[in-house]
Amino acid sequence: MPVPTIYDVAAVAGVATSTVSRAFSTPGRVNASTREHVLAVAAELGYRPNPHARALLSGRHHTVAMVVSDITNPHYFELIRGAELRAKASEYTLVLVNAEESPRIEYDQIQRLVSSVDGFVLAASRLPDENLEQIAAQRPVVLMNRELTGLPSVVLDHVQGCRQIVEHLVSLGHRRLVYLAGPRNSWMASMRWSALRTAADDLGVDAQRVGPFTPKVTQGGAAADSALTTGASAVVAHNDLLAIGVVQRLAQRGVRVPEEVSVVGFDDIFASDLCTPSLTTLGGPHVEVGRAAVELLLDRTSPSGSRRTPPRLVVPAGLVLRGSTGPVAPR
Amino acid sequence: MPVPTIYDVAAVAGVATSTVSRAFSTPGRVNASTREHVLAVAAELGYRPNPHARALLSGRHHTVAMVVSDITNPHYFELIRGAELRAKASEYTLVLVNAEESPRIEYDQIQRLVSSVDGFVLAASRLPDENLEQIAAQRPVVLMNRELTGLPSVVLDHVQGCRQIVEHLVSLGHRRLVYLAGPRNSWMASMRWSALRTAADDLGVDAQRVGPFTPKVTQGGAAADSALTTGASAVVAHNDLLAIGVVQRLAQRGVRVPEEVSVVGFDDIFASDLCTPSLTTLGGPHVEVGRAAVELLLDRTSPSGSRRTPPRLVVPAGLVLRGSTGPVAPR
DNA sequence: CTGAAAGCGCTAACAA
DNA sequence: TTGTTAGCGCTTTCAG
Repeated sequence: MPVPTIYDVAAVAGVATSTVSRAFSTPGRVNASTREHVLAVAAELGYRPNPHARALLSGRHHTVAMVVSDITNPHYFELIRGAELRAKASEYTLVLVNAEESPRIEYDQIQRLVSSVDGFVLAASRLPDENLEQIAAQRPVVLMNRELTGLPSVVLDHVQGCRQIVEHLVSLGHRRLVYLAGPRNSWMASMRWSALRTAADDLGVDAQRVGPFTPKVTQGGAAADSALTTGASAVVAHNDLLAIGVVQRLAQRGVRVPEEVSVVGFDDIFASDLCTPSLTTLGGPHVEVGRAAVELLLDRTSPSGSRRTPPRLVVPAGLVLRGSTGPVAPR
Repeated sequence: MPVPTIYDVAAVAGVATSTVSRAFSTPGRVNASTREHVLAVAAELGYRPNPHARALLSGRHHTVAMVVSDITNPHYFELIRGAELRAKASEYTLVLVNAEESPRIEYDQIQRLVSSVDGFVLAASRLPDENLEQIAAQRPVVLMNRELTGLPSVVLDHVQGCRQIVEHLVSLGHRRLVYLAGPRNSWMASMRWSALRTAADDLGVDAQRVGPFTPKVTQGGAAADSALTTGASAVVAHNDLLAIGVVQRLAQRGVRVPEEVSVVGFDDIFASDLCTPSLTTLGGPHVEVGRAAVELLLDRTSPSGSRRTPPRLVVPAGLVLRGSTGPVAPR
């Protein structure tokens, strides 16, 4: 008897399998003494309910999948950590999928998992809206760092956050800024650009966009050179990785940061206060975002609390001032 | 018909369920034309095999769990990335568990998953040997950054790596080094210390150990102060996080790195070449380690290739020379 | 409160 | 080559 089943427990305890089942799933509906006896026998035999058998019947797997667009970006660690914590707290299993920035991989992996998980948390999904809707029709979905009408989502408040960025730069005397855009299919990239432009318009400063760039350190070189051609005094990079690459390239070219050019990033990743100069960046409670997303998902998957209008959580962002931004150079 | 089953396909296609089953699992054993017909019908209906039903019967879940002792350490993300890639390549699902440095959580989570995954990859497990053996008796296990007789494992070559560290320091004139130890229940911590001490003995220099320390940036302060009391000219920290904290604390105290004290870390995490001074550290092909561990595990879980003696992969480590080490100060 | 029995979706003998 | 049938381990009516 390699792994004991409910039958073994029932036989040893001298009860029916249904009683054993009830002792575990609906403890209220069984006599206290028999329940204790059953549980004792089960413990002795080392019995553990088989989750697959359970899932087969109930259709609920106690499992959620988290799909991230690019696991090499340290930013996602925070999201993953929050998601893992929340899942564990409810005894849910977290499946991790790396889409490697490929919509194709993302879609295929989701379809592969559709019948084995209770729902999906998609971090910075690169899928087109139609695909998201189609997936949401099969299983509950919660978006992180992306919004779509009809789907629950958790995002940082970029309108307010980008406003903070622009106000900070304006207060330092900057009048021209350039946004180094992220991938074309990134919702955040459009979001950040439109929020930045709005804030810039409001405050009467000039904003332009160049790119798109793959948001990695290695792309920072090209991005920096591109930024320099615009003549802007402040560079807002799509994320911290790109910003770090930009700062490195500027140093290499002898352009001083922040004396000649200010640089701002997004995400406040671990490394951003270790690099030189340290990075001014828009941060936020990322672990909390991950946690909230899974919580929303568990809400949706539970039979009860599903049918309200999908909540859209907007979490406050906060600009972290560090060494990469400073007063505009006198000319 | 929310989600079509094998019965629906069979009914529409006008064949028996077993034929549908065979069309998917053993395509060779069914007439080519019927198979195509079945597959066409299945595609039309949007049928997808239910993995739980399959697992219930076969006992194989196409799922592996990766347990990391502390997900906040960026080092593990390399391992996770490698593991995810390898799992995906074989259409395996990767379950991620964060043990939060707690053997208790680690054990409980593993037991919770024991009947839903095909095996475990344990990264830097904090469990005592007996527990590991007991788990391995239930499911295939592969260790990363840890070794145990009888279990397959993948580790960096710390004997050779620590030798490189000591040779590097000796060549710079250092004669006294101190190791800032990691957690007491960390196999790596003992490993690193014994390898360092052996190398130091061989090369005729003095090595001592202080600690243990929780290997986080925030613990670097206490660790640095502890190191200073020893009078050693070179500090070898348990990992890069601790090393970064040490460097920060030394800067704060006005101790120049590397002019007065040299600092070496382990892991070569993302931030270690961004901080100031950049960190000399023992790196290695971490993604490859993650990949290899899952590969070993898949090997073991496959019915065929399981019964050889458990392989112990030892992957070459490489010392990355950066700014935190230099010639010993003249006195 | 407890037991008997019918499936959940699929696969694997065993027949045909 | 294909169909029939008996389960995998568990939950859930339905009786008792």
